[in-house]
Amino acid sequence: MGESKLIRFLASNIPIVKNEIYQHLETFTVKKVKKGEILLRQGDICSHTYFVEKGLLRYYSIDKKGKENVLQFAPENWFITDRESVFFNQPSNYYINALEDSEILVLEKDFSEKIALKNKDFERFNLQLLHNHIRHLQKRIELLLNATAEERYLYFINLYPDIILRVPQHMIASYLGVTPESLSRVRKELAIKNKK
Amino acid sequence: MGESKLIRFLASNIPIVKNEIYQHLETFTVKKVKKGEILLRQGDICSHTYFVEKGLLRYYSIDKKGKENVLQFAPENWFITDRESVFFNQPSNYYINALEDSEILVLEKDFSEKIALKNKDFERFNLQLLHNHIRHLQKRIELLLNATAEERYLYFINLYPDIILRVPQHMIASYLGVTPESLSRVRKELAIKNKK
DNA sequence: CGCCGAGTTGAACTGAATCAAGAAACGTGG
DNA sequence: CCACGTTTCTTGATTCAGTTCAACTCGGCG
Repeated sequence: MGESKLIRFLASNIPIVKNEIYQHLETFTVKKVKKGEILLRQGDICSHTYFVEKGLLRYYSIDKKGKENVLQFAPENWFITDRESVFFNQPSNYYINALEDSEILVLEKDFSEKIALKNKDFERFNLQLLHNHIRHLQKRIELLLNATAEERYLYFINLYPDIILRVPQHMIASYLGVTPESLSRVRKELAIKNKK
Repeated sequence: MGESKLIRFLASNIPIVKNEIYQHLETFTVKKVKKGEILLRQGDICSHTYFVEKGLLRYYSIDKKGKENVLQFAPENWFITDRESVFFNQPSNYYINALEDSEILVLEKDFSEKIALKNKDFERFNLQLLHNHIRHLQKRIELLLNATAEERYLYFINLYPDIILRVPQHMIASYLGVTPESLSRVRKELAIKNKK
């Protein structure tokens, strides 16, 4: 599969990327998906992890009221999957779709276990991803517990300045847990403040 | 250390609890802590994982406004730690304290790695804990994004019926992301509904 | 050109927060 | 075992951040 971003990403996170890893990665193919395409649906058992080479994916749920809740955006160099569904082999409650035309690596559900078997560094790297994920979710819970819409938005643009530019505003609102109208007003307020 | 709950807990989650595991666990001692005692403070590097044999611990943060935010309760048979701090060796943003007089096993930060080295089943079990943790945090984010105070409370009592009885109400409120006054009113409303 | 999704703005509304005060439960020391 | 102080919970009145509903603008795309 040539020089993928995944290889470079791993190389920058694992001391020495050995042949064992290359061997596995070379079996993966790049999949091209169109904007809007859905890769995972509620009810499906998620059997892949996606690594975004190019483009932007989104992980979200739809609640009983029909409202979409964005749980994660995944731009270049991000892994995205429904970990619960993959690990526990259960139907997913979530959706994954493409927000832009994208190129993604489709990794088999057991790819990390297979590589981990042969390579301790990769195993460590995998644990690191899991811990990062937890850290990230926990921080978000804290923000939802005690920060205002404005504070949450400021935190978001600080953390993901690039995503703001690529994603429709109503999806950012959904991620932040506010209505699109509210986010629009928050932005207006901030613009006024900055002028002063 | 005799028949601890940890052994029983592991035995019910791992196909065969082998000698390797016993050998490690036997080096751990039970620590008795009094209600109110603080096991981890913001700024400390968390170097242990606690397993609750008896009693109840709580994992929380204190934000700039001085407000406590409860991230987790840990009754009997729960592990509790600041995973970020342990894994990344960073100062913690959180606190852990005892809500009741408790007996806890104090596990060294690298205990799971050490056991995992010798026992594949334990390694799998550890991954399972991490995935459960992620699942749990994600569900909570969803509730914070789209459920009312009442819905969140109902979900909580369904999931942790026992904890409701052991924890001051204002801490439940903190976990749910509402004020104690609001939770009191939610409960009142529910009581009225149930009478009808 | 015309339409449609995305964003903005306004006005009315509402769930929850805040502020304040009192009642109930708890535990600690005498 | 009682008394007193502290913490917990409740209730009321008021305020406020954010929602809802509706109308309008703008930019892009078929």
